Amino acid sequence: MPGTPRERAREQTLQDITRIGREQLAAVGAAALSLRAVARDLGVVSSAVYRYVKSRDELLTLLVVDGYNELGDAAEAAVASAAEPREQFLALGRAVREWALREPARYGLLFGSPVPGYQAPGEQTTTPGTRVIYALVGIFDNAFRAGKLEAAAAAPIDDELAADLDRIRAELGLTTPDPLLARGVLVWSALFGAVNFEVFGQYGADTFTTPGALFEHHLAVLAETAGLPAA
Amino acid sequence: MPGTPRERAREQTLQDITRIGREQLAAVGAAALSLRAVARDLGVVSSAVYRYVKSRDELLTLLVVDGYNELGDAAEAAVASAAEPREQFLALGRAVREWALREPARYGLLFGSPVPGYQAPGEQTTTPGTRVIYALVGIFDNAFRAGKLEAAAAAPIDDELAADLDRIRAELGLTTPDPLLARGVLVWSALFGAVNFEVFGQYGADTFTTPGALFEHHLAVLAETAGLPAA
DNA sequence: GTCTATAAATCGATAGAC
DNA sequence: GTCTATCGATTTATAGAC
Repeated sequence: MPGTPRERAREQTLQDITRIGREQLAAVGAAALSLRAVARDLGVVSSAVYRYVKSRDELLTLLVVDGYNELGDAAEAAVASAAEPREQFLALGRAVREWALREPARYGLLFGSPVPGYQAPGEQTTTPGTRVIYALVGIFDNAFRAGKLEAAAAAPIDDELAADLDRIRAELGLTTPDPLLARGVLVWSALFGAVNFEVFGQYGADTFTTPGALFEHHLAVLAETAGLPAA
Repeated sequence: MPGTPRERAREQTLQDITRIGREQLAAVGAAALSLRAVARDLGVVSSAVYRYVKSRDELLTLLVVDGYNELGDAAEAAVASAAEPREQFLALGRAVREWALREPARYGLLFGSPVPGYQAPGEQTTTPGTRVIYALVGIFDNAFRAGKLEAAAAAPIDDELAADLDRIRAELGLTTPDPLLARGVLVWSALFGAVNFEVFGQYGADTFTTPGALFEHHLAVLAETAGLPAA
């Protein structure tokens, strides 16, 4: 606990504001998030909150960063919990799904429709926002270096796509060749597609009685798609 | 144009309300949708709109049904535009993406985070909401009957998942066996996952300079996953 | 079916006293 | 850093005249 008592008190209040913001988010949604309501729940008059948070948008940014970091923690812990690449991928997928089901409102803030009128400030949200995809390509790249990533069947890769992939590979210091890297991106979006459908209720109310079993199937196929078939 | 002049006028006004609702949706989002604002744009006082639409939720339902139907039209037209199953799948995928990019707000209403406090009435939204997935499994089932769907490599299918798949197969009158049917569901959610990422801006601002090329790659891999490899 | 008028709320953001 | 007070706006939904 560093800092002066004053700083600690301020930090505590900011955490309270974030916690109440999460509750608001779950109750009324991102678009209806209101600093006044936060102030009410905090037991304080509305103008007092402006000493901590400049605007409604800044509160949203607080919640976005908070959510990305909690999800990033869960994803990285999942990867660390397994030794083999395929198991790491499965663990990451399960961790993402479990967090999303536990925190549907926060998940929706991160991966659902954009909040109208809100533009996330890249300086603050980009780094936490990339943790899951970095963890994912990390699994694939380590597997490739270890000779454990199966070569991908050829799917056409346009020249402009190849150029993008080259840049990404250089920026992240990767070694994975184009076909596998492109498949990694697909698997990434497909993983979140499956989670979206479940969290946002796209499957009918009782189409799948055990959505977890469906998800496990999907994960197994996606692992294969990424180049990590079952042993 | 059936009906009395009075009924036609009423129908016209309802269409105007829907159109203005779409504009509102794009401008302020589903959560901030307001009957008053619709009335203003319609050039009428707020209470007058209540003669046409009972509540804000009913306006939302109007927009949901409207969106599902427009997307369903596009998907079905795409399928009808091609003869071979693989081409039908590619056309459907492109049609979904193009509609989503053209109508991001309406797409978000259908496939993004749920609107807080709004529960879609199943009686009105279920049928239009199933048109895309019905078109998709229709492609796969016709291909299977024609002997054009390649057998899927085995991914474990849990007993409870198998029971769900049996029920779905019976309800829709399908013949596709479990492994291919399960992969069809994955491909469905993966397709929308890829579209979500692009429409909702999950790829960084300039990570992929030609997102269309990335999407084409994804479609090709997904076709293969579904059992429709390139010739 | 459209109008006026109204009730009872909500909100963001700020100025200025203490 | 919290308070009072305020500006200027928003909304849903209804009652009742025409």
